[in-house]
Amino acid sequence: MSQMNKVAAWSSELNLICEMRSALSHLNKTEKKIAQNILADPEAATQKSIAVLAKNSGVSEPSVNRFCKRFDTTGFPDFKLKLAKAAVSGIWETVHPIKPEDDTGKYTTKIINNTIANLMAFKQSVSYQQIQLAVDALIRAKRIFIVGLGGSSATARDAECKFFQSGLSACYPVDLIMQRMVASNYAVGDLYFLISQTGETKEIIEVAELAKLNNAPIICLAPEISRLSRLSTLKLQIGRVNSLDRLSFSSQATYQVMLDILAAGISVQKKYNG
Amino acid sequence: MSQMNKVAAWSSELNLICEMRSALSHLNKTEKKIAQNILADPEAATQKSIAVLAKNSGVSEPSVNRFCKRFDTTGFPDFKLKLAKAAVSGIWETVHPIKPEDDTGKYTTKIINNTIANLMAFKQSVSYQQIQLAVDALIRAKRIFIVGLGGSSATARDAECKFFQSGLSACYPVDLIMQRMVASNYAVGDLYFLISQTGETKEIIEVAELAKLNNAPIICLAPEISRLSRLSTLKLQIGRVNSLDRLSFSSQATYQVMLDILAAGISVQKKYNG
DNA sequence: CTTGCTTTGTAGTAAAATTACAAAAATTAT
DNA sequence: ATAATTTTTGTAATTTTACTACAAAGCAAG
Repeated sequence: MSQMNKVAAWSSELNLICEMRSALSHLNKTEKKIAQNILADPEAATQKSIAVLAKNSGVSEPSVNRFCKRFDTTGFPDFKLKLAKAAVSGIWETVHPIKPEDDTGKYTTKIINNTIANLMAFKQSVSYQQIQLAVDALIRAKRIFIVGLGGSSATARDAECKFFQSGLSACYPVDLIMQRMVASNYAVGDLYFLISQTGETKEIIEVAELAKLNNAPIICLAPEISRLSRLSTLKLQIGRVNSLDRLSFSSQATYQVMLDILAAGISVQKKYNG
Repeated sequence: MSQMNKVAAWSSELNLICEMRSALSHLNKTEKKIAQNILADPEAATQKSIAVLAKNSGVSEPSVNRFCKRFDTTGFPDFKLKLAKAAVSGIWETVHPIKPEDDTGKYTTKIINNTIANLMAFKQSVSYQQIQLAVDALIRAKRIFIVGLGGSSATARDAECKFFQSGLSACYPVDLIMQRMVASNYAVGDLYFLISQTGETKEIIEVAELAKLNNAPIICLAPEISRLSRLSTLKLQIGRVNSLDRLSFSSQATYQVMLDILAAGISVQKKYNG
């Protein structure tokens, strides 16, 4: 009975698998056996009956049942359900690499799935506060200058369109010289919006440094740990993709979605205020 | 038995709730009752036993059991498990419109969910054959000219980068006059890749018509029912978004993903051949 | 209207999970 | 150290839940 309450206290809405992990050290022999068996392959555990799970763990069926109840569930079936939910996110984390022998159907579904996986990860990691601050800053700005190079040039152009459609004064100077000029000639009310997938490209760092000289506000759309991020006043972080394989661009879609979010935020805010 | 196979064909790896939605119109009376009952509150359905679900739907227990098996599950418990997984994310909920009173967290998650929903719909509707044909044509082409206007200009630039990275000779002429020049001066081996979210923009239709005069091959990335689509030799169709609300751009990400797929296809094909 | 086919439900069966209880292990007090 | 008490674990019975076989009802074609 005492144990029951003890473990129940850890229970949160979040993730059953995490709960089990953190509880692991506080469990006794039999419970630990069960927990380890489940954690070894949670996905597989959701397919098993209480009988086989008990047998695999080397314990009796009621022990498994009691174990389940300690984790804030009504019983074994409910436990399996919650376990399945928790395991879902894990499935998505795995990014499927594209192989030369993949046929059309294979690489097509892989790319779509990877993109979805990235978006789900993004959904969990995104900071609403940073978005709010960025939206405020964008609305407040008199002029917005957007810079993105190479692969990010399309994203920069996209930002220009979207911000403009939301009624802001946004400009994306296409050539490097213009970009430097813009960065050097800061006026009060200007805002720099810099986009980079690596956050390390020499030319965009230069732009950031030029802007920084005038203490200009800089919003960056870049990986958390990067030079560009350090130079910026407001950071919209997007996790770097695990595999920097040439074949997988799927993180770029996440950048675009971030722009969609900002544009939506701008529109919402404007409607609310005006 | 025949019905069994019919529905099984729609089944995909992903979201059971989406599957049920799309299958809805093809189901008979009893099946529809069950489906609607579950879809009304999928989360709640995962907590019910087969008995109460049958009673709530006004059908017998074996009908529910049969229903489950038609969706590529081993039975009711397995069905509930998959349902729980699908319900986790809230992705399935059709397209959430963004409202002015939404706070940062609300519109952020809505946009991400909408994008994911679009991608899932895209995954089901996409034609591998068309992709295969497009990849072949792109590789075969000596020069690729990309055109996209307005909101699609960013997508066009993106296509240019991605095709170029895959080792193709791709060019995106930025201004309208250049675009017309390029369309008029067709040479054997040229390919036009035209992008439009509406498929009805006057200027891009003009480009398509100019190219058509020379019987040039035209690949379009546009909605199925559109003038641009009719003018093209190869159509990569992407469903138009339901709500053409200014606040929701989420379909554009799907265009980008299509480009990712083509780029992957090109790389895969090249490695395989060379 | 009847024959053959499909769909749905009833009743019985099998399986799975839960409970009650007893045995074993561990802990504490004497 | 050992008896008493508490906690933990397993066995067996019970209950719940899901599944299967079969029959009745509904439907379509002849």
